[in-house]
Amino acid sequence: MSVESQGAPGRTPKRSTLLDVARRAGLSHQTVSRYYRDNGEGLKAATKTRIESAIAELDYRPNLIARSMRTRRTGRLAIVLPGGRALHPTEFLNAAAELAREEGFTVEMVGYDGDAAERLGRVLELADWGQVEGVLSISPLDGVDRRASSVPIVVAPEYDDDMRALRNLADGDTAAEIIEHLAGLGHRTFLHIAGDLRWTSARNRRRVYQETIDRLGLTSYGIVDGDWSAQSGFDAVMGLPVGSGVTAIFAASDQVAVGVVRAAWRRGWKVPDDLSVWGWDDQELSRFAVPAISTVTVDRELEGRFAMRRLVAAVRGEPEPLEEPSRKTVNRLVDRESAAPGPFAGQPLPRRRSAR
Amino acid sequence: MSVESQGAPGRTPKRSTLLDVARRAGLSHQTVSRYYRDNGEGLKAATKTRIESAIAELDYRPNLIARSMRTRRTGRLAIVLPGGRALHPTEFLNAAAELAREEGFTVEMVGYDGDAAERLGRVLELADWGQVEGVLSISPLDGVDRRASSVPIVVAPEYDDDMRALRNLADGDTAAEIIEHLAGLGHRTFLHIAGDLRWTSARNRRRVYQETIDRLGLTSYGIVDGDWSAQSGFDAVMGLPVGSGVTAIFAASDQVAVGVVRAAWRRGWKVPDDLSVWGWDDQELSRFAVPAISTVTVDRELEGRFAMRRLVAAVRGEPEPLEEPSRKTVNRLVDRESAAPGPFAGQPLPRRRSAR
DNA sequence: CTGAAAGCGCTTACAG
DNA sequence: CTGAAAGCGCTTACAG
Repeated sequence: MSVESQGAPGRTPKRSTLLDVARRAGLSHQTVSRYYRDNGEGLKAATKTRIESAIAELDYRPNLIARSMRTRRTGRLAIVLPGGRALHPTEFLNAAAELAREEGFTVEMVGYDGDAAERLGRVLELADWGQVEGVLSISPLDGVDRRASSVPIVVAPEYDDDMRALRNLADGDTAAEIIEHLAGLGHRTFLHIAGDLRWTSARNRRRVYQETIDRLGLTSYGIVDGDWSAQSGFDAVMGLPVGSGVTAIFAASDQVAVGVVRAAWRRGWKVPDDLSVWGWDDQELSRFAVPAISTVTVDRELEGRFAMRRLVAAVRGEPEPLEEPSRKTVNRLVDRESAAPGPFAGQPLPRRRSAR
Repeated sequence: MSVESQGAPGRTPKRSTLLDVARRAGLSHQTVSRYYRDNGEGLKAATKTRIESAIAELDYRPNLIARSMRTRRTGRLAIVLPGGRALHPTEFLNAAAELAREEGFTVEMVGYDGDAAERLGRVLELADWGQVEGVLSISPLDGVDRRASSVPIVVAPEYDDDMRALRNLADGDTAAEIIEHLAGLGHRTFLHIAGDLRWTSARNRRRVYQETIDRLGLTSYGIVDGDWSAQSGFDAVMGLPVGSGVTAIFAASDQVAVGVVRAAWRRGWKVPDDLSVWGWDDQELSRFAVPAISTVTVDRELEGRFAMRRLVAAVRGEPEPLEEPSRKTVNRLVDRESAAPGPFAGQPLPRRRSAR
């Protein structure tokens, strides 16, 4: 703890420079610079060797700040973190950071506190100050005119309305699948507990829920706006009048579903016997809850990589990348224990309008 | 979507420099630089005004890269993200990033993949390349000789053995409190399902569990090493022989506790009637699970701020900061529904050795 | 395949 | 209170 003079007394005080390496190798510093640029490609083998040993002897590492200054590229991207009740973004973040690294970028984190305007201000500031070459937001960026920014801003699909053509449609498909499945099981009267509507995914699931109800001639007792929390699921069910007729609930997330299950228990309703519940996310708790929550698996890692891939492409001026090949496997219904046949099991649907 | 020529055709292509501002204000660029350094303090009011309007007219913002190059300070700190089954670090991260920002630092994120050695390598690389002035790790950094690094490395308490004097002791106290409480309820035979032992907090809870069992003359049926997952809790209980005598389980986390509850249900044991379970973390699911999990609340935001505060102090060469004043409120037992009186309720403990 | 020159945008002594 | 000079460590044309 207090023994100090073990190794060098504080490490070499001064770092070597490119010029030091050049001198030691008996070359000009440009040649060494070139070594880094082309990874030793166009150099004579002997030159390359000399440079490499000089680097090793001096324990040299390029000063990236100086490089940035000269190239006017920072190689840095910013990620705007979500605040509030975020859907555990760890896997997403790790995957995004990893892809960035693979592509030679470094990732900066911007914490989110305060309101949308404040957050926006900070993002644009980062971009304007020449700190970062692009921004990936894992928060809704309401009202941000992304074209007004000097660098590309990509908003993760969960939060982005412009992504309707990609992920959001996929989301929608899955929401429709859930209702269809539940209807096939014999349920006719539904309730949807939505997520925080600032999230695109919440708006989407809500919209598709209603569309599917209409399309299949089912009944929606209603839609309760929530915030992804178990509390919101709990409150929604506690507030359900006796005789509402609801036999199936589509919860916007597993977290919400857990709240639903507890409220049902409190009201003496058995899940799934009296009430079927479907969640979304496939959190680990879904498998171990009693009853285990029927849900939707999502691949957050894939999402993270893809979001970052879009940003990298934008920064490089490349065309928007296609979705990952395995995209279709991202959202998948997982039927566990919280959904069971409903009162109209075995009977045909009231009407089934062909999907357009 | 395709209407483009709304504002400027692509924004001003070239950013103004300090020199531009100086020229426009009719001053030398040093004076403008000074304006930024002292925030206009030592300047004539007229000069200051001239500078300020020039800045406004030119929409000037200092180039932070150039500044870093000159000052040899980057103002950047790195956070090493946890991989695997992390304990939802969002609040922690946001709080840490926020404190860093308040202190004038910017925060870089390093994704974690691969093993400890790889991760370590990347951290040291970041530091050595002069990219960051300090590193905060939210992962265990096994085997890292932090003194060998050219910049301060702080490991979040959850993962840091050197923090024994601070958080870990608090952790220990809380673990002891749980066992004492359960013993007071009439339990005598316990099982502990530990977290991933790479985490200091897992090792600590484990150690204090055993110490407390011994001190109070209780019986530990055993300790099962886990990984913070519900699965590990589930497996531990499924593997428990009939007649083990265990009536209370101390799970390393709520997640583990959920797995325990499900396994108990599968084996036909009622929680808490046949088996008491105590978790740790106070995740939202703890309140809404059936039964609600008795647990320990932790303040991850406070932890995040404190960890970053330690790093900032280290970077500035200031003494290690004291813990937050409200530290005592960080860990608090929350008794919910998963623990109930045991077979020896009302009877005195076998022996109670005075705590030293 | 390698070297001499210029400069990225700023700050820090040093004068006055 | 303000200005002229030097330089942080690198890369990018431009020669040879």
